[in-house]
Amino acid sequence: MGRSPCCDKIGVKKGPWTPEEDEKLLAYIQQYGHGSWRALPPKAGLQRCGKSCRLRWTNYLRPDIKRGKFSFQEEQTIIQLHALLGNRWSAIATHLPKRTDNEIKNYWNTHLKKRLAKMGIDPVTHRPKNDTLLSGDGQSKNAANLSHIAQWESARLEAEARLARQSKLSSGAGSVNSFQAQSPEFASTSSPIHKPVGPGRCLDVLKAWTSTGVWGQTSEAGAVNSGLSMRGVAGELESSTSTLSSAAGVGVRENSSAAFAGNSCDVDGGVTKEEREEEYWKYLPEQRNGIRSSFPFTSVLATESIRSSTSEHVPCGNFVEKFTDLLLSTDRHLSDDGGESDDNGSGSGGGSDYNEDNKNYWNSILNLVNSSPSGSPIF
DNA sequence: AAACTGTTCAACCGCCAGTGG
DNA sequence: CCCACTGGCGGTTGAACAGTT
Repeated sequence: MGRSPCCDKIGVKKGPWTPEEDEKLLAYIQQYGHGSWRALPPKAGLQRCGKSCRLRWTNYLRPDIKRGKFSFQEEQTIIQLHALLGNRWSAIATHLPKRTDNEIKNYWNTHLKKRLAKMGIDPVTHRPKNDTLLSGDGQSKNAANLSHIAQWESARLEAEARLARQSKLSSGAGSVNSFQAQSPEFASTSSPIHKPVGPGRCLDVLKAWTSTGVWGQTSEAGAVNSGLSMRGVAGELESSTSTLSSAAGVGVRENSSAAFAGNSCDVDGGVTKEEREEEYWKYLPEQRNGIRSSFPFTSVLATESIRSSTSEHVPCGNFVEKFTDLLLSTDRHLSDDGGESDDNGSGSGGGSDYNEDNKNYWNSILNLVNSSPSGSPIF
């Protein structure tokens, strides 16, 4: 077959970018937009292939990129989303405004994956490593099935996002902030000069599940029942990742938009990151002990999913509700087993053993990970 | 101070899906 | 329907840097 390479290799520079090259690329895109990446390098006076330019722009030069250390909140979000989506970095990145998929991928590979592995948690399945011995065939199948469903769902959401972007594009004017935040290509094509991105907004898988009403649910916000329209997802969602990552652990319900609106998530609601991490340490021993016993996640949840999915081939509302509930529950988890937080126990019709058990699993992971800085005695 | 080892992260590569002629 | 092209994605690499011996 022999696909033509993205660029003729002769005369094309590779390797690290120089400041001069950066400047050229930046200046060109700011003035003209990137247009066709393939056609860009000669126009911009660069001896690079278009692919390299695109990568440099999306991973480094874009003005809305946040660099530096990942916050506590971001770590939590990555871990949770990775548990749900796997190595789908671009999908994960849409939930972390200002972070690139490449950066998230690197961070996962160099930090989070190792941390989980050292704690005896399989970073692929997010299950305790010896759990495979404990679980019977049924559980394994259920886990696989659940994973499949999660993939299906995330793919669906991505498709919706694409449709929404297209419709936004075609409809022309209007605020594009929410899409700029998550879609650099959109931002840069829609306007040569990058507009400042507003408060962090992004798609939220969990809220989408609960709010679109696609699965026959009542909208969390009350009135959203837009079917597959992205308005039900992006348009209505003000607070994005908040529900995923809000204050997991210390019972501090955060202002969700605050968690990602600014460049720093270190201080939320007057509680510093250090304070939160300190709180985590208090719970570590019992969480560590409980981690193996509290793993009914796949068995209960996946059984439910199988029952509901076999008939329609998609997860039904009941499954989604529980799955969503499970993940949403991470912001109040310690109140259940730690008892130290002043959890208001709001919403989510909790109280069932099912919910308790599932929370325990996720809480265990998050507690262990987040309460284990590199200097931790665990290591 | 030098050699060695481990870690980080920017950049590359190959593959795939979408799109338009 | 086919094919060529493009953009995007995830996995991998390797240079630079940091830490240790």
